[in-house]
Amino acid sequence: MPELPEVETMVRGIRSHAEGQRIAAFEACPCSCRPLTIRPGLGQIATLVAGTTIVDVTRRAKRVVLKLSSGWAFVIEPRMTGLMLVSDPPDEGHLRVVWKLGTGKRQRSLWFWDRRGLGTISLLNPDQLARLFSDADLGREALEADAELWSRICQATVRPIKVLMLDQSKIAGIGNLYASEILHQARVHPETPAAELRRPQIQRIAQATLEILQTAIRYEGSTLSDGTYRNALNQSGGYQNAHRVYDREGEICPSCKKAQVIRIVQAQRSTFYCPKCQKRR
DNA sequence: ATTAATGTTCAGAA
DNA sequence: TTTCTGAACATTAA
Repeated sequence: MPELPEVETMVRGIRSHAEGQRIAAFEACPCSCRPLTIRPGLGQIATLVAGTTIVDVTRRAKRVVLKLSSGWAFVIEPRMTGLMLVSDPPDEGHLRVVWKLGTGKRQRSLWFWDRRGLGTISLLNPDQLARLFSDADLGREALEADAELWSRICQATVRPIKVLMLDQSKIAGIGNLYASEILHQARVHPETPAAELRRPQIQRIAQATLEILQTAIRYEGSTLSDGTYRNALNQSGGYQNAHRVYDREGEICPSCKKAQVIRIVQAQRSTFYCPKCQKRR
């Protein structure tokens, strides 16, 4: 689940807890899970970061970034089920790694918990870190994309707009859930070839992206029915109650109050939309 | 009891 | 070059 709003919520939830803290240790948790992808190896990272300080907690797309006093940085990708926690986890069995922070009497910990274990943790050198924040691999942050940029990107491809929105190299931060919600608010059919979109539709997509993501951040993200996503204090998000189409197949569209929400599959992912509010063209 | 589905990313193939 | 497919893993629902 963690898309931009959920990762932003993680960052805000751990910031005051981690910023300015010295890293006393970086260790694997004693869980029986298969090992997580950690680059370079966990032991090597532990040596490299011991004694450095976390100077900045920030976000790039769907990744959490812990900048260190050495100029290096941890980059945490929660992927499907990863969480950054500052207190009790949903369960002990899926705790993966711990940062032991502080000195002397003032000790505290920061954890990465991941049920499915698809998440990754990397330690980047300053060059790699600069690349992460450039446009080399990831596109512009979704919250900084204006209609001009959307227009340029849409013109360049015949892929359906919903599929394009998930391409992190074009616009970064939108995931499967928010793509459906954004297109519903923008009244754009998810299967419309991107290059066929006209100016008013593109402007509505740009505007809806900002509104939906900002509102979702205010609600601290979406906790779906499986309950996996939690904030840094292991509390549920609140935006799931505001979803208008996502995971609401068969329900009456809350906008037109007439048509039923439809589920289709695009690029092997579920898309939800209202056939009355979101016409092709 | 199998099969499908679930958010994300990436390698490799078309 | 761009676009598509399947795999990584754990868990739940049908």
